Amino acid sequence: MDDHQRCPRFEKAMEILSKRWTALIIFQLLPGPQRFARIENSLQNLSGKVLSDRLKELELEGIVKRDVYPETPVRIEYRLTDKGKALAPLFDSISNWSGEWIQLSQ
Amino acid sequence: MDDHQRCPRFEKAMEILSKRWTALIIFQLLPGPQRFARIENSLQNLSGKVLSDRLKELELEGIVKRDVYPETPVRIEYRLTDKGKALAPLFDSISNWSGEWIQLSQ
DNA sequence: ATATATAGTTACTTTATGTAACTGGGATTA
DNA sequence: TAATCCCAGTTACATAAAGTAACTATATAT
Repeated sequence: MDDHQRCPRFEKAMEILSKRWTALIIFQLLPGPQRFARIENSLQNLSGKVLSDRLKELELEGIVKRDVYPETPVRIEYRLTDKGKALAPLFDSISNWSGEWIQLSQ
Repeated sequence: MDDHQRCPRFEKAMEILSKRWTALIIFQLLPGPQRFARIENSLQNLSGKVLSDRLKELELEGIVKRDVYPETPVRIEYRLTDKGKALAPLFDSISNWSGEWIQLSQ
């Protein structure tokens, strides 16, 4: 009945991952690098402003890398680092759980 | 390079789990049933208002059960249902990831 | 009647997010 | 030489969500 002992690493992970949109952005990038507008259009209701904020946070955390290709017009791609890719099992867990427990109404 | 095909069950799961505080509340209940004030005090910055909202949502989703013991004063306990307990592997994933990838700055 | 305990709720403030229009650099077109 | 287009964001403003502290309701004990 005691609390979990709270591991500071775990707390930090939860702090990162439980921010709105963050997990979905990571999930969106799992298949490969994508550009700003692509991510924005893929995630319904995600505003450019918040996407911009989240990508910066994820870059700071070392989860996402921003690649600049000086073509014309410039092309910028966001991709997961190894740290980011290592989150794949998390999404597997969610996928397994939802497959077993989520009922679709209708 | 294509998007993941978006499974509606997965989307629903993300919708539930990515709301602020929701995952932490579930995690907090993993070891066993707890009362309102206990949960509130365990999670820094979680207000009673939001806790109340979240517990109602989680009850509606069938993830949490509210048990009333008509003692005096009344005792009310919140506990995970089987659906809720089935989320344990998700927290294992996060724990594994954070153990491997999160650096504590000092 | 007053005080204590639990489990919330309410009114109000602050923060986070959504919207739509705008910026800036560099081609391309008229 | 503008005027236009593309991309990758940013800005000002409006709305929604979350935090704070005081309050409600019920029941018992003093």
